[in-house]
Amino acid sequence: MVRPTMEDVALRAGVSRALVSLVMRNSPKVSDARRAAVLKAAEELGYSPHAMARSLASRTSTVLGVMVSDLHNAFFAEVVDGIDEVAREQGFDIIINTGGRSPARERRALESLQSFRPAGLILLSPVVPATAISKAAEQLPIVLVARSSRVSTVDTVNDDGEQGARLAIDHLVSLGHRRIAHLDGGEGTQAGPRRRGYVAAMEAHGLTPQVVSSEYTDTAGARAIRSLIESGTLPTAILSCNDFNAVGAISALEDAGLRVPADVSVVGYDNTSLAALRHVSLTTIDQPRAEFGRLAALALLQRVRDGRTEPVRHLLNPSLVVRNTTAPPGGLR
Amino acid sequence: MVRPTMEDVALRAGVSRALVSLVMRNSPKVSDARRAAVLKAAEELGYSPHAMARSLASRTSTVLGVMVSDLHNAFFAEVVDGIDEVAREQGFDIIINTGGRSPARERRALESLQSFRPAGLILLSPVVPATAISKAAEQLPIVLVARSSRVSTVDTVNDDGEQGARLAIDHLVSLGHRRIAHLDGGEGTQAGPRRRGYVAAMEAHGLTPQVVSSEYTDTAGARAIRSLIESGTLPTAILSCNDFNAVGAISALEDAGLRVPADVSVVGYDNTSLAALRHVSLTTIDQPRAEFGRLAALALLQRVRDGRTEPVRHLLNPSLVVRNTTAPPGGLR
DNA sequence: TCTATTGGTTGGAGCGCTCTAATGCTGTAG
DNA sequence: CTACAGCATTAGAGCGCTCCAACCAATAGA
Repeated sequence: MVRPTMEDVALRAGVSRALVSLVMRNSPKVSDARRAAVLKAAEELGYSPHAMARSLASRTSTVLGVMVSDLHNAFFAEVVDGIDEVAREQGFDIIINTGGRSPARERRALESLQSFRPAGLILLSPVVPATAISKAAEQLPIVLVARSSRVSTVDTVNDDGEQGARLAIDHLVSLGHRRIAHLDGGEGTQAGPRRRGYVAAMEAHGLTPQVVSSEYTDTAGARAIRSLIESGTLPTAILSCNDFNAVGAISALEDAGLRVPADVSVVGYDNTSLAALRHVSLTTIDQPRAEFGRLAALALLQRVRDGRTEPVRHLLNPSLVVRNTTAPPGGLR
Repeated sequence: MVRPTMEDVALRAGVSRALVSLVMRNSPKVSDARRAAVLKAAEELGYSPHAMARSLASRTSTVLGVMVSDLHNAFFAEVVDGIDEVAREQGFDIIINTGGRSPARERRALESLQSFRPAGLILLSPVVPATAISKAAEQLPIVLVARSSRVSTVDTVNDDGEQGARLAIDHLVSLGHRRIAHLDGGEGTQAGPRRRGYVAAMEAHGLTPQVVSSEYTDTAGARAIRSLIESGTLPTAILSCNDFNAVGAISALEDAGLRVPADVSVVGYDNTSLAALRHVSLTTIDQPRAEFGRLAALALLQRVRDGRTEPVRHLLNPSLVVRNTTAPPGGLR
């Protein structure tokens, strides 16, 4: 249960520790004979370099820290995939920590990640206050995904929520809908842009916006629908703030004896795996999640290796995914 | 962008580096005056200890490595929650890496985690060959979750899949069902125990098992149902290998004009968040996921701190969660 | 023949920390 | 007044590695 060190390998191969170091770092200035001997000794001993000692000595790091605010959300998994892809091909490793959507726990995760002195940090939809982020940004490069920031030392990658909402409204209007309500995400991340995009798109079509206060959960979506039905203001189409909300809305509509999409059309947002289930088959707005991750990793590496200092702001285009919850209006009146 | 060191703090507080070290480790043998001075200096400089240098010097680690085979699966998120909870209260940090369900990538993740020389490793449903695991186990303590192993240096935490299947069958039989098919998970993890439990439970009730080959996806579940309908062997109840499969089964049943649960009852397995959605409201088998994580972390810490060497095998009891996809038979003859 | 040059190799310092042993400093007993 | 605890504090070595300067052939140039 004790790991061999570089010294052990050097001894066994009959060379100096420095030479082993060169071999481990693939230096070209090592003779083939010695290289082979070192690799053989390393293999026999089951040696692999000690990343921490290495980064301590070299005062550099090949590690990118990733803070995932909510591991339960598959959205982030795809972003991590994108980060991982880029990091790996550039010779970097990633370590992940999670904040569990709690500022306190997230702060702890941030500290834990920083204690490894990574080359940089990618924060996926963090909930800690902006001051905590800008403070961390004094010590190392930081990229924010799905959260905007005006701090000039911080890069950001976001989707264009306004455009996403516009895509949804354009789709519904082109189907013939004129009364379209938005179930709003309240304080949630990105709820603002989506709401603004909805209002702007409605007005652009000469229609009256109808914003219903709701949240990013299926029960909230259902509740919003019930209140619309009770008040007799149910429109012919719904744009939900996200997919969970949309699924809740659908189930409340069905409970009320209405058919989706014959009576009411519903559009979600995020294109989660839930939306793709055939049982749900939700028309929704897709965000290029893996691309988020790739761009975030690239932005970080630009700061780390190329010494870029001006902030980068990526705003990616979402796209519409049409499935089976939207159709021309008709059933209702 | 340069982090202060212990030396800097010592200088500013007018004490030695060793004293700062003692303060940082909450040693009781420091006078209150000095402690306050050190903490003040550290605060002013924005100092926090360098975890790698610390673990290098102390030859110990307060880090637990966690390999998550699939970040997309929320199942693991809850296990991580459990690990995190125990680790934190015992003063350990966790770092996560992901294998993306690919043996090659997983092996890389394993190496990356090991290069940080963590105190131990928890592998969540790994797909690497057993030899890779036992080789790693020579270097540090390892706990396997949702994967069994006979390696004596490795601890395991699993759910009792046979018992879970039995719970489901007992429930369906008590509702009056006698023709119950199992949509099998094939090669998937834990598919074996679930299938065996199904067969055993059916036979215990004097019923004839009907195992239908399927997979852990919703499309596979739908396909299996269509084949049952075509062959005219559709039973009155279905036990799916997992929740996704069950949701696919339900949608295929509804497509065929059958009502769930009036005509056919369906039980899933895993109690994912999907099952809890009101639109789905699936009767399913719950695994104590957070408990998996807690037990895994405890097992690891026992090896790390208490020097335990005999392997531990946890087999946890699943439980039945009744929702709205099961009812007495009736609709169908 | 002597000096450069080159490519391979090595010793030693040092990264930021912990740990051990030694130090200085009270205060109390002999 | 010395002796000796007992406590707070510190110097210094060392963790596993990288990096630099030095070194050592062996070859090339003068």
